[in-house]
Amino acid sequence: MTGQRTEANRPAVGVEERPEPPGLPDPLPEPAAADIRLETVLGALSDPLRLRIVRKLLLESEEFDHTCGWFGLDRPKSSLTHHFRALREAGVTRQRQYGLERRSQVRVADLNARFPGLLDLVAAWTPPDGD
Amino acid sequence: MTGQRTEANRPAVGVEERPEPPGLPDPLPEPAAADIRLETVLGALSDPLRLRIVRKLLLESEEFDHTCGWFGLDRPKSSLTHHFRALREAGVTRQRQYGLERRSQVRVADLNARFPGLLDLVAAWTPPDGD
DNA sequence: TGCTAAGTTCGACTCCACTCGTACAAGTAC
DNA sequence: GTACTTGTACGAGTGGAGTCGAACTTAGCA
Repeated sequence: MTGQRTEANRPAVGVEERPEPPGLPDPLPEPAAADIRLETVLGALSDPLRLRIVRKLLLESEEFDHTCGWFGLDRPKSSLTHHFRALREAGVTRQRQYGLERRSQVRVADLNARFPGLLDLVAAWTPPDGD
Repeated sequence: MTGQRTEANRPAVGVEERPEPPGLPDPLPEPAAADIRLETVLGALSDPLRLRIVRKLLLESEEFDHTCGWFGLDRPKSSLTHHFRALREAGVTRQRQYGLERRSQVRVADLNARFPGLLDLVAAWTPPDGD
């Protein structure tokens, strides 16, 4: 199943309509690229767990988005929902609903345009204790 | 008065001894450059007031450090102490005691070495409502 | 029809950051 | 000495963020 419009994947608020490959579900609500605030992004990235999420997406995702479970994070689902939403609402990631799964990807183009170099810092980051 | 060692300006913990112009008071306790953590720095910079402080230091300081009052921040002194300490303990700024005054400067070299491009983002930042 | 899996929502809890007033310490100037 | 100034220390109040369990929703499948 793809693309039908439900309450869960309604069009994102404030997102410019952009041509996309057909069949993709609409992104979940997210700030428009111009509305992404540096202080909000820095706050979202100041959490080690979220920093790890974004870094893993940058380094290991093969040009497609990934589900919550792909990250192998040892936390309850309600905690993961909280962090993935924080990243999305800050404008760091984009989430799409594929059936039951909610897949995430980093908004690389938007972030590089507004804050050049920031994602490089995240990619070069090393967690406090191993990976 | 300069340079005599009191409780208030004891040598910084974990700071490598580095040749400096004589007569400078020792820096207040701060993390060594190698111990500066990205997530801590991002957390320190996620506050608009602190972002404003660092940005003003980057853009308007004429190659010397500045006192608390130079920033013209309309907050009680105890609040400013809190924020300047947060910046220093995160490794973003260095503070030195000159008599009564405590002057701050950005650790430009250390931050550019560890997180290249980060200070450029801060300098390019624009506050939510005017300057 | 019913089961299972992915993820949300809600409420509760804890903890920390921000804010500020007040009191205090330390130089500086008279 | 006294007064003034810069800034800290401490404590309290407030709000928000992180954590989690439990109940719920939805899609896919047998």
